Amino acid sequence: MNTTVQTRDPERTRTRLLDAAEALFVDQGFSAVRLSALARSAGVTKSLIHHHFGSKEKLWEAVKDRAFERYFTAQMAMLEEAGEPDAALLRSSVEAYFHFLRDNPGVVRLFAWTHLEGDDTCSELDAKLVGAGAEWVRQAQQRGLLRGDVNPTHVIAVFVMACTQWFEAKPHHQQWPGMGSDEAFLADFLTIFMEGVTPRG
Amino acid sequence: MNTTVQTRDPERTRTRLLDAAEALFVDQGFSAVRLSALARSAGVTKSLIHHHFGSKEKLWEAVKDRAFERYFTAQMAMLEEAGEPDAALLRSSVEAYFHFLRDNPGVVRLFAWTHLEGDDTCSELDAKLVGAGAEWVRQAQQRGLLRGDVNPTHVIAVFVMACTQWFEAKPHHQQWPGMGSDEAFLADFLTIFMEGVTPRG
DNA sequence: GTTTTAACTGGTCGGCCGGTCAATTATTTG
DNA sequence: CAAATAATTGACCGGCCGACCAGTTAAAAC
Repeated sequence: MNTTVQTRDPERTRTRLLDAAEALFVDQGFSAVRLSALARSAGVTKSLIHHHFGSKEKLWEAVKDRAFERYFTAQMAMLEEAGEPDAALLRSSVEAYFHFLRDNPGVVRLFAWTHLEGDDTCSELDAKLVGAGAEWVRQAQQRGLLRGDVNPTHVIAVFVMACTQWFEAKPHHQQWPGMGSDEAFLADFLTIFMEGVTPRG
Repeated sequence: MNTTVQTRDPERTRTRLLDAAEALFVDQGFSAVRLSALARSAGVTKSLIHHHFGSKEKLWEAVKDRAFERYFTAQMAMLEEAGEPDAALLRSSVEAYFHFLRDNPGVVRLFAWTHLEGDDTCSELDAKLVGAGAEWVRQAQQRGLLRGDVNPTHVIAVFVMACTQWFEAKPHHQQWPGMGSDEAFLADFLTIFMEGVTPRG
């Protein structure tokens, strides 16, 4: 147990830097962030950034790695909690995904910056999630609980993309005439989506 | 007709600058673009950028204005070509929108950078399009051609967001396991979407 | 043809950017 | 305890960034 007041705490410094950097990168993107501003925001000197991370680029990688790791872990946990595939569970999975993004706006923006930069290293993590989700849909299709004439990966893609885009450009979309709240949009999306993936009775 | 070889052509210079700037901004976003690189790419001196546009910021605005104007005009033309609202026309509108984005990848990225920057000036243009589209959906609902228990604006939003996100992060999504081509995804999306917005027979 | 306008050039500038380094000192190692 | 390690500091650097400006000249206005 470490109860002594430390005058030096490299782990804490690293975390403070990662936290401050994530906030700035989420807000402004990689190239608009100035290391001087980051140092000020994190309450450390600029040299410490290079001491702990080597360069601005490597810091950016570290921030992305940590954030996407968190995302991946949370999603995997949600997937493993899910039980037998059926339509009701698909609905609640979409709801859970939507609410996760609502509660983690940073990761949505981080994904967006990353994609625009052409960095698709995170697709490897995503591939596992999407693969597992698609397999889940496939099982439901074979049991006749979801319509079988659509690519399971596309089923996942449709709701992931709709949710992602909703939060990625939320300030923009909310100025559209007639646009409702988060929950109102989710409800209508679910109405359309679930009706679309359910087999005709 | 102007057939003389001009040693000066301000209009042409402006256009060359706007074209080159759009290409760079689309690719790298605002802050990563260097005016020196732009000048080189456009084949003009750096001073001319300031002469014609005043500052990097104002040039960025000019690029966005021109691109969004083109987008707006093209979309308005598509809307006005549309005839009486019904389900078949909604389907072909979604197809047309999807193919427009496929053929204009630049505008998708420009929208994305713009939204991430928190600039929502383009929502004013968008508002007209969305308003017209939603009104169109509302009419179809009243005639019983589309299900009436969903917000018309949300119907527009769902397909716009799905199409936008598909192209915005295309290199990323295409690495997902089982993901199909543009057309395969569009077909499955339409299957789900149209089934979802069509009233139960 | 003369004047006015403005397109265009080359040189320059202050500032800040990411990055480096030597020196200091708290912590760990042995 | 001494020695090695590494966290931290502040001063510093070359380079480039966006911007500016005085001067030149083609084109437009009259």
